[in-house]
Amino acid sequence: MAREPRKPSDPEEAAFLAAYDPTVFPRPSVAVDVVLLSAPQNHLHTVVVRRNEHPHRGRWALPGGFVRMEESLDAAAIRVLEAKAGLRQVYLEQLYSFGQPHRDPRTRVIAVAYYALVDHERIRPPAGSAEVTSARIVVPWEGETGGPVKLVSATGTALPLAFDHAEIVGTAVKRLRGKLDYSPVGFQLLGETFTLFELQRVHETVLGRPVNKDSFRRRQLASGLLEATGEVETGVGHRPAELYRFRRRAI
Amino acid sequence: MAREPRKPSDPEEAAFLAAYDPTVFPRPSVAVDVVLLSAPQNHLHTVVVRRNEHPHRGRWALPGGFVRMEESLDAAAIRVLEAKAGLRQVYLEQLYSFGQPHRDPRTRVIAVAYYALVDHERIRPPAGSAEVTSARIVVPWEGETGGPVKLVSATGTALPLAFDHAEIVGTAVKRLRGKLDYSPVGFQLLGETFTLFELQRVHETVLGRPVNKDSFRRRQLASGLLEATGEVETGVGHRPAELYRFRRRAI
DNA sequence: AAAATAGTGTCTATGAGACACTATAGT
DNA sequence: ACTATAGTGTCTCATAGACACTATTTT
Repeated sequence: MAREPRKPSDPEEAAFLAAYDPTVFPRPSVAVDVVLLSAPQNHLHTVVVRRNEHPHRGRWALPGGFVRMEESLDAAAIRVLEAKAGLRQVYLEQLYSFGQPHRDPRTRVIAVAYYALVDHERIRPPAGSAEVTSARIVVPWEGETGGPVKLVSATGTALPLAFDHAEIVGTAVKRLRGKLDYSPVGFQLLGETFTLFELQRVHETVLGRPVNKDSFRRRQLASGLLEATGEVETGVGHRPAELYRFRRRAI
Repeated sequence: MAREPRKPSDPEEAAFLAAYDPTVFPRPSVAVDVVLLSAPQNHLHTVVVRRNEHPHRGRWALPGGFVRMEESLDAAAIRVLEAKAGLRQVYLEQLYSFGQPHRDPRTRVIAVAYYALVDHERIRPPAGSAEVTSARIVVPWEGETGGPVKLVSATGTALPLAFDHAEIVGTAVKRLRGKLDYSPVGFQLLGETFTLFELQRVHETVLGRPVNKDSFRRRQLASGLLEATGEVETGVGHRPAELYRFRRRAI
């Protein structure tokens, strides 16, 4: 998707570009915010950062940052992920852009939201600096209704979200629920190998409802996307399940 | 989705906001571009405007405009639709944001793209001013592969697109193809009443492939979203089909 | 042995596709 | 009468859900 700047071969156009003054109209700020989703223990989680500055001091915000002038939107999201969660090489997709005029009280900020999926074990908040945590998402709607969600800490206390970030996380959950039906993204929330039941639990966690075990197994095995490792899980008090990995290609 | 600016009740926060200087960091421009799709005569069309200014003078661009400081993204898209195509009350949805650093050679412009669906008959380009036309879209890929498309005029000549707009139109077609399978949006491309076969032709036009007549009829009639008008079409050289309208609710 | 989940095989209900047949307009 | 499409009825095939049954581990 890299796009080179077009070289003006026409001298008239070159003169036009040289005379163009980009400062005559007021411009909004543009930020990226990343909804970093993981699915530990049958709950959807997202990473949030406690705000130590105004506005919304004390509330929790999505990892984010302003887009730099020589940086693509995707690159900005990747930079934020690395800085706030120590992550590279994760599933990342643009979600939606949020641009209500006063969503940020400081100035006009348009947020291009992304969502990322990752095995919960891989999240490594950076030492020191900001207070970063992974919080459980409570989805107060079913299916793909949409709307804001709530965040709850490990101890069960509510974590109030800053700005319109509850709406952004809700949009991410809605998108992921829709995507799960026709796209193989569930395994992005798991480690390298996993059992079919673990994959099923991830789907149930995302969708917020039970899924039929028999047809789930059949569909997954018939998809051709799973590869048996020959290994089985260990240490479980029942017949061990076979471990699978996802075939790397065409994702 | 309207969001009131948060009133800072904390005096310390109020002081912070008053001291905040929004001009210290360079900011990109933010524009909205609208892919206005219609489906006359078994072809997807989109509205484009001939550029009379540099850059890309002589090429064709999507209707667009810069987002104003006190205007939401949706409001900007609605304003553009009214100004360039004389349209109000059309199906409109945010598509994707495009932000490669040099996609516009003048300065950094981030485009929040929208797509709109409308009955082709309703498009009314404004008199005078810009050269506005509705051009046929040639999709050089199948299914939801994605990628840039080409535009062709009524006389069959290619209309070269400015900036990354071929990619944006391609993204709109891809999105619409995906949406058509699980969401009742096809009727947005038709007039108030229509026959089942007209609706089927719209689906085939969007999807770029034939659809099964029998199961299409069954699905549409079983969906409960269609309402028979009791009227039939006239002036056709065969048994006239019944006219339906879409039930207004839950869209 | 008991408990618990893995995994197989089979029956049924549902929806898509295919096809035959009838209905009704214009020419 | 002929042509073209509308609309109905029925058969088949693929897939989801349900359920019975066997397999294999820890306790």
